[in-house]
Amino acid sequence: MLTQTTIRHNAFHPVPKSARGIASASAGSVKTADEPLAQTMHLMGAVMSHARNCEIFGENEPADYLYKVMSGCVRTYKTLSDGRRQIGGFYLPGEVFGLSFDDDHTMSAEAIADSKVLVIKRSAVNALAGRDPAIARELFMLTGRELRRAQDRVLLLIKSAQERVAGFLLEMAGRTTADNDLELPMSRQDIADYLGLTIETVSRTLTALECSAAIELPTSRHIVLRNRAALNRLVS
Amino acid sequence: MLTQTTIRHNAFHPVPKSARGIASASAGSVKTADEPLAQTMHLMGAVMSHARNCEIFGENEPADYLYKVMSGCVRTYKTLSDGRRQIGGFYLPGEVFGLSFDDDHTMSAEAIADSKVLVIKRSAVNALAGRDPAIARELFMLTGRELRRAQDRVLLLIKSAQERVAGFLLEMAGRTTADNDLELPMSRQDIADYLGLTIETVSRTLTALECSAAIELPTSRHIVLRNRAALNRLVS
DNA sequence: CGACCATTTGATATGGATCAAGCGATGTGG
DNA sequence: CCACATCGCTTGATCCATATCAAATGGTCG
Repeated sequence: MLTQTTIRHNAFHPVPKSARGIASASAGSVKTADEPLAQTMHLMGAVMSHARNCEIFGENEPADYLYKVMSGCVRTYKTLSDGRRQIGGFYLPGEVFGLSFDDDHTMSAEAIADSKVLVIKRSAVNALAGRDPAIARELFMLTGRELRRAQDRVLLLIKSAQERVAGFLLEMAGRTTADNDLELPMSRQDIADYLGLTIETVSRTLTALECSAAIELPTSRHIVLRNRAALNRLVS
Repeated sequence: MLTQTTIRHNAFHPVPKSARGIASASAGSVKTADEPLAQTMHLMGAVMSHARNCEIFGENEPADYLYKVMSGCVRTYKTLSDGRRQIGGFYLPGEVFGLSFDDDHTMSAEAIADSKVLVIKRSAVNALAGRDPAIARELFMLTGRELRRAQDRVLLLIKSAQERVAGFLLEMAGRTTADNDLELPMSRQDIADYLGLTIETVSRTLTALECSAAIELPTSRHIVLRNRAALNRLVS
């Protein structure tokens, strides 16, 4: 079984039919022009396919590579000693993950859906950054974006369940789509672990939002934002 | 009254007697050697004194300066529309704050105690970073440290009150002192707003930790870590 | 001494966790 | 093609940690 959660470290899978190829990804949100780092990764990087729930790297492993999602979706996470899991972030096509300031990764990374990931040696990036200020600057901006996201999440985590879920929906919508249709790649459990809630609370909150006509739920993973103003009011 | 909370935007106060001078601060944890950015700030920066509870910069103001605490303590924070306040971080002598990736600050900053702060133009720093890779690298590392702290806080915020308070104490101890004596510059309300708890819960949790012999509370701001192992176990 | 502010302590309320069961889609084997 | 197991999600009932409301205590400064 390709999709069982116990599969780990088997990076080179045959590409499942459902995964979109690089070409289509490049035509979409993955751009290379005007971005020296992106360009370099596309020139020098290798594409690896990961089936759903496969580990891409593990906590405490040496952080030797930098990754960029081409298709699918990736989650980073940390498992606490008592078994709770905190999700560090979700990474969508075009986004870079695996940035680290230590020698080792502080989180693990897994494919949420069958995914293609571009991989490049960190040492190669660092060497390039040393010569090309544009690349150094881009790395700096990527780190800044991570920082901003972490700070935004701190703000989310002090709020009520409704505010967290509403904030999550708006964040995802802002990252994936111009219109109001949202196709979530992650499970309710993933969302719960991202927001520091239980799966039941996430589910209940979504139905509550549906009752208050703020969203529609045609299917559990397909969410339509009906009333952004109401959602924004919740996040405030 | 210098210390009332309503005082804002009055940056240049005469230095209160209680504030330590630069000399003593430099002799302490503020080092300049081997740190090009720090050295530059000391050479080119101006020292400003801020009385307790005075604003250093405000949310949405242009982020034209970079700051370094010389003495005292600074908090950054955000006030939400419903009046709740989230503290972004505490900055102790030797630490840099005001880093921003937008043109404007995303948080406000205030002195917690009477403080001296070294100020330097961001444009000057950026110009230097463009020429001196060592300075660019130092900026990068500072951002990385901020990122790490934000991520650590995300981990704290999904935990119980005991775990958050224990984590906070260990973090502060790690930053301020080699031994087990901790002199907190911030109020219970500051801690509460940092940890996403109420002041009552922080107070109760500290007394509970005292009862379980994990800490001692000679005075409300002076905390002795009696049993680090127990605290670490809580944080897990 | 007396006013003020920070902190602690007590009593009660509540939002979200936990425990438990039901539901609907998807896929598998007979 | 249907019966059935599985998995992800929803819904219901109850419990508990923390918030909230209220009051007492203690330390500091005029």
